[in-house]
Amino acid sequence: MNKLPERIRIKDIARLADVSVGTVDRVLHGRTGVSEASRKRVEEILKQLDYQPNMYASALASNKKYLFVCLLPQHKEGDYWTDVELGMKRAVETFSDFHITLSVMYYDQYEYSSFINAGEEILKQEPDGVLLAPTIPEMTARFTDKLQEREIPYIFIDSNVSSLNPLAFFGQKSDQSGYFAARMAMMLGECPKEIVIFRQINEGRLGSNQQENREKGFRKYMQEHFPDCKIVELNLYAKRPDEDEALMNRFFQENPQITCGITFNSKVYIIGEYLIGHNLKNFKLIGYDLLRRNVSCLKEGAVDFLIAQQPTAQGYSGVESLCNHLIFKKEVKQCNYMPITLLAVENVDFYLDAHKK
Amino acid sequence: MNKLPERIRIKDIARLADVSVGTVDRVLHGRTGVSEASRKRVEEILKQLDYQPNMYASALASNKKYLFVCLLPQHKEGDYWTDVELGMKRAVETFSDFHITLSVMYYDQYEYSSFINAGEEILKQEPDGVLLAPTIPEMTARFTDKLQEREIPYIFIDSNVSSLNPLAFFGQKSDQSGYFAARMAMMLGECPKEIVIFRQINEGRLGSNQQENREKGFRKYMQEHFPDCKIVELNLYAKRPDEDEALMNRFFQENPQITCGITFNSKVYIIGEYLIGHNLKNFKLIGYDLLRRNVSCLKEGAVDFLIAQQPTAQGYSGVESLCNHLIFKKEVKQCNYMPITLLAVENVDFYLDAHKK
DNA sequence: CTGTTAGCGCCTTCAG
DNA sequence: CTGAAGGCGCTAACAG
Repeated sequence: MNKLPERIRIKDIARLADVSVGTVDRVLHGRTGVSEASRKRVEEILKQLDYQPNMYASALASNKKYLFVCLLPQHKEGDYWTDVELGMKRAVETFSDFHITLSVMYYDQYEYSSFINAGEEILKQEPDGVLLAPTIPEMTARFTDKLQEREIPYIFIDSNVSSLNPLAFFGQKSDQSGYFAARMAMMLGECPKEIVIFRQINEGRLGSNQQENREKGFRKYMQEHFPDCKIVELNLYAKRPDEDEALMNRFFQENPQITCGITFNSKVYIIGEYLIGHNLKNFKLIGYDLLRRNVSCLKEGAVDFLIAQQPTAQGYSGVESLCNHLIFKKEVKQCNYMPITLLAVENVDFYLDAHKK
Repeated sequence: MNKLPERIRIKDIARLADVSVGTVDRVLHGRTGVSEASRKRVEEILKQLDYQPNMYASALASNKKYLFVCLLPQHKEGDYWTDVELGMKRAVETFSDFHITLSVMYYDQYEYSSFINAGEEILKQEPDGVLLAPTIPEMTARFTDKLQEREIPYIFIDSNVSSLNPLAFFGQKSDQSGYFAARMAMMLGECPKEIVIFRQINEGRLGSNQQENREKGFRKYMQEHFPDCKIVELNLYAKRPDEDEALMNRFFQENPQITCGITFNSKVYIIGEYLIGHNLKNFKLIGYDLLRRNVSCLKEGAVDFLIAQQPTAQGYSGVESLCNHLIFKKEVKQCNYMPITLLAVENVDFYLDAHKK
């Protein structure tokens, strides 16, 4: 009459295998110093009883420390990356009893060398896990190769380079996101004859492959459903605001017939605020991400829809994945697409970017 | 040189207050048997150092058991409530190391007495916390009064009766949800002259106040923005399918000019499948909730939009709140509106009902 | 190769 | 009113 408790403990399986808890612990952690016979017997019982360790007790006893470091583009407060960072910090708080620490580093998106330097710096810290946004795919490989050598797991946030084999990726499927945006834009604009894409160019380059992929998806939808709709482009240069102003002045004067536009970066407020400033109503506008200024535009009616991608949830999940992998020994899904969420003034107040609040 | 560790422990504050850990533990839990002097000294240091207990160690040591019970409407597999229940079970798994158990009970939404009986049954179990969907507001008060007497916290899921003062509520703001749905419907239908509301009547009553409130919000939007659009109603009776068929036959024959419809309950598939069966294209349709059959209709183009309310997240959060309140002693927010999410065939695959997968 | 033991931070008796 | 001691499930060091 060996009554087993609801939750099986090491002690229980030790008794059943007729060994000591020490031995069970050794096989659980794949350590050496166990005879083949004992190991087999223990493993047998382990899976027969579907033993689930109490990770809290484990963490308590082991007292192991974990250092995670994340590498993000430099950004200003209120920017998109702020929320990603917030999510990571939330996760660190949540798992603080497991002794994890997060060190955050930044690089200049338009300066390759700063990415390289940051990478070196990180390796010196000998982290247990790394999170990064692979906004510069060419440079990322050189860094992740070294991480792989050292067997340090790494997580991609926001955009993916699946060939680099991260432990996990969290971000939107950007082409599909643009595809969806196209449908909404055409519905919003009541099937306009022309539509404009506002682009943002920095240092002569599109800021991210995200922007590029969304546009691709957008064009795919248009091709499939509205091949006759003319797609116009207007390039803006966020670092020279007066120049942007002039470009928009010219554009809106020369194209009064265009009444619908979209932007695939997170700065739709640049256009929204321009519309407000110039009292241009009746222009339908769609953008991405819930930056404060974007939301203001939405509430004032200058922006009609915002598409959200839950940056905070991305950051949180990234850290959580590292914990699952390193601490809880749970399997983590490699490709995690975030929801593509449409926000209008009527539902934006209930938007839930998990863990942001 | 008293170096304090990063994470303050009971031992540390005991030393600083010049008492034993036992005494600190006593003041932490507000137990009797501590002199006023000691209590004050300990409390002082406690908040000065912002002591945060290690809840995992605490749970490990205390070995306390918690029983939660939830009361939901009877439902079939695949129904809306299935997902709510799933979320609760996920949460129980997540917190299983804290020794929580969940007992699920059901009542017949159309039989008051079954709600009463279930309530009695629950009280007998002496649970530590209760979760329920107050779909029958009149009956709910009688039950929650008794819970309040016994100081058993309770959570409302799906719909709210804030006057009954639950520990927390998780669900959509239903009128706003209908308001948003109206905007989307009008956009989708390209400002139709007429629109139809498909209602579902059971035993002579609308299944839920949810359905009613959404319709109210819908009508509010229409009043404000399209007062000239005619709103037609068609009542269906889910329990008699052939009758429904006849009603729809008649409706679509008599109203060929109506090309846009909406339903505020979770069974839009009834109309969607009818449209498919009768090969009626070009009818624009919006509904609620991601039941499998609804999603099929969405993918086949018979339904254009579904509005989701994250039932699994609701259930999960409900159980989580009880844990936060009872075990972690964290404050829980009372009113938690769920996001109002628009799903179309282009983005439904990425819909994230937290903890469902 | 294996068992024993002393903690991890906290809670709960039990003496005093 | 207070302190000391044993134990929650697990880890890791130490004997043997």
